[in-house]
Amino acid sequence: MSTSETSLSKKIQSPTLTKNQKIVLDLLENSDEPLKAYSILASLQKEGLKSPLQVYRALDKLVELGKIHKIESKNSFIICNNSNCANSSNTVFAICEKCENVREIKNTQLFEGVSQLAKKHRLNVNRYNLEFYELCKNCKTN
Amino acid sequence: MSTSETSLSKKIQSPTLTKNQKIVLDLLENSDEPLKAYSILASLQKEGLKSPLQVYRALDKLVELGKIHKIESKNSFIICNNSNCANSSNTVFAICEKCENVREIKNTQLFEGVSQLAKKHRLNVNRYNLEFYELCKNCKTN
DNA sequence: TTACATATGTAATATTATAACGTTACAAAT
DNA sequence: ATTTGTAACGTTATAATATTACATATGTAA
Repeated sequence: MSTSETSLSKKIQSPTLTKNQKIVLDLLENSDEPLKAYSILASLQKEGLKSPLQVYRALDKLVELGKIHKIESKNSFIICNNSNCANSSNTVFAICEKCENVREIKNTQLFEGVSQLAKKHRLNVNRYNLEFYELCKNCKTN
Repeated sequence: MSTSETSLSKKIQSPTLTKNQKIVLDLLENSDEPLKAYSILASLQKEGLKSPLQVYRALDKLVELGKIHKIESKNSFIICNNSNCANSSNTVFAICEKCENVREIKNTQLFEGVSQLAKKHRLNVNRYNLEFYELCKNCKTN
């Protein structure tokens, strides 16, 4: 099982990442918040990254592969923790209006719900990006 | 009727716009597409605008009043054609992936539907921004 | 081995947005 | 009528985000 699954997912979505792509992905994987391109650059200068373009190119590719997402309203990038993304490329985020905390929502029913709403209203949608603005748990209690 | 309505809406949402706010709003009202801050600046230099900040300040205020919206994924601003916006400040757009055409969706049921979905999944949402990516009519036929 | 696509490195530059400062206009409170 | 507060103004400078352009390298398929 694990063998076939691995090879399958490799064929479909992951043409083995290059060095730059890997170190950028790695940084995002180990971050608990979205990161900005230039902050990624600063963090990875010790790994050899020298120019914004190297970062942007890696980010573009990773977005294309569905491994990360761009939070449009924040010019930031976040690791994808939703295994569905490579397929649907829909995204749903909850963003705290106070502390700017971002979390990706990965509730399949919610995803479906939005898609169905679109269909119901005769919108022929390829993909969507939904940003919910909330007051997060922490900020609510404090 | 018209008197009371006018004064009411003034009180609630519209503390009479300033000159800069008016000319920026006016430009957006007469544009059939979203405009970028620096293109607004260029267009309004003949009206006396000289610096980016003048434009950004007017845009910020107009967004705050719900008279225009920012299309986050395009760093652009578009006139609001949804009378509900001043109240809910939710936004739904359909963006063409090919020609970048943007249209605001103002279907109340769709708005409600998204809010209900959020509630249903125990999200406590103040407002949201939903961007649908589609292939618009024109691009579909061509 | 050629040919092709994809990724690289580097420098320069374009685009988008904000900080910092002092000033002006106006309304509300004393 | 003055004071006081707040919102907007104008201007300069600069920060932050993103892309163009060009030459080189690398992997892979014909």
